[in-house]
Amino acid sequence: MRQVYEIMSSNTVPSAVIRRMPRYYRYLGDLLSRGITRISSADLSRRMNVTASQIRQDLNHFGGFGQQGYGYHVETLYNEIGHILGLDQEYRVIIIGAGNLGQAVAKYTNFNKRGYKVMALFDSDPALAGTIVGGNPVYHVDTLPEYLSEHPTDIAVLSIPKVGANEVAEVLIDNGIQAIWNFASLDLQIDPGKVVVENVHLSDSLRVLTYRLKQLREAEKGTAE
Amino acid sequence: MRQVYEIMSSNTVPSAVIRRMPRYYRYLGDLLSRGITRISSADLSRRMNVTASQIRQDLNHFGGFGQQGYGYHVETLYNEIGHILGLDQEYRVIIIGAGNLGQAVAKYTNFNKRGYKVMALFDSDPALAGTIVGGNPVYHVDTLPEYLSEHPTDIAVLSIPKVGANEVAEVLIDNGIQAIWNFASLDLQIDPGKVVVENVHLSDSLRVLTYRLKQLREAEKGTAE
DNA sequence: TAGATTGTTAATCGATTAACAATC
DNA sequence: TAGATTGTTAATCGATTAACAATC
Repeated sequence: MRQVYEIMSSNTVPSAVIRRMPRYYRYLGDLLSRGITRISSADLSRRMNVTASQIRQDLNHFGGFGQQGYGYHVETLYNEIGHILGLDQEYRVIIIGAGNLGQAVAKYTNFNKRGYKVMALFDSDPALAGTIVGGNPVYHVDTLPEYLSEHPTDIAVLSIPKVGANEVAEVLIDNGIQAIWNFASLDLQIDPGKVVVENVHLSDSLRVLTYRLKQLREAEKGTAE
Repeated sequence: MRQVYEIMSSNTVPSAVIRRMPRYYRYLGDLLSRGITRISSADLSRRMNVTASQIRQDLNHFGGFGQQGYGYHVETLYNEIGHILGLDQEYRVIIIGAGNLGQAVAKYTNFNKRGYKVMALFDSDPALAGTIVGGNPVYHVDTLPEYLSEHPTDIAVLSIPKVGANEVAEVLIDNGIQAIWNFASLDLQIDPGKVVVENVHLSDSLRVLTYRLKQLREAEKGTAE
């Protein structure tokens, strides 16, 4: 068993590998809740529909967590991946845009995900300022700099229309926000060295689904002839 | 200018290419709304932060839409990509799970995206059945088979907790649904030949953001020392 | 110990980028 | 026409898979 901790802090892990880590985390959490204590890469590969080789390669970007002849201890691996992803800390979250999506994310993030704590919402609509959503206050978006100067915040959720999204992002970054979970359907123009952005482009996702549906129907028409 | 329509109906376009098409569509729509009529792959590559080579390669999976010495006509290319993605048709949508996320998606999909028409929502909570959300009726989830037998539907949005998601998916597929937009944080166990699934794993996305934030902070600590 | 399974190297595969002849 | 830019082939790069010695 190899434990190379320098590798963990290096920045060289391919993005494709990182994107797969939460999926491993989900499957391991599921195994754990079902009382399964050990798993081999071969067994996990069957459940996840990936190759055992990929699982072992992926994990070894971060260290050797398994044991020859045994496999992986589910709980240990689950906790290790949690630690790698930074899920053993708590993150303070604010939500910009208290519309339907913002409110849904507020409630979802607050209740469903341990480790994330929604602190406040912000909106440009003066009618929303002063209201309470899911136990959290809604403030006017103009008060963002003031709020951030007083309340250290880890993650900002951007659930506003694309018009004005870049301006809001700039305010967030100028006031110390380092992570943006972006639901606005545009690519934010930001300096990648100072802040990390994760995009959730719902319309892109829906359009990929639409393309695939079209392909499926055309394939069916082909075989039916 | 080459127009190979057989290629369009073949199934061999790499998934990575397909995932990039909605992004091209967004940028072209933006150019179009700003009155820009022509664009070269070099110019577009600068705006999108990709290589011009990739743009030309990607587009040529579907046909030759450009013209040597000129570039691409923005409106033509926009419409071609829209057609490739199937956005020139209308899709009837139902939403399973009328919680916060389901309601947000209902309103978002209905109002923001031409081409998609939300018809109804379904929920397992009897208290929600009979209510109206964003102009659409909410029915009890048990009435799904009956509804689908009477109302042909293209896309089902799955915005329910992961417990029970597979069972609902099975009902959907048994009653003719061919496309599922899955917001439940599990991988549906379905036959890939009969139905297409697009996953929106919000918790995975948030965890990738968290990992990157952690990396950013560690890198900062490193340079500060 | 013998069997099982890892960690890791080597081979393969696929995707991206570079280059340039074709051509508008 | 000359210049610009595509479509496409070839070269490079990176990611995935296979194989197997190491080892629990």
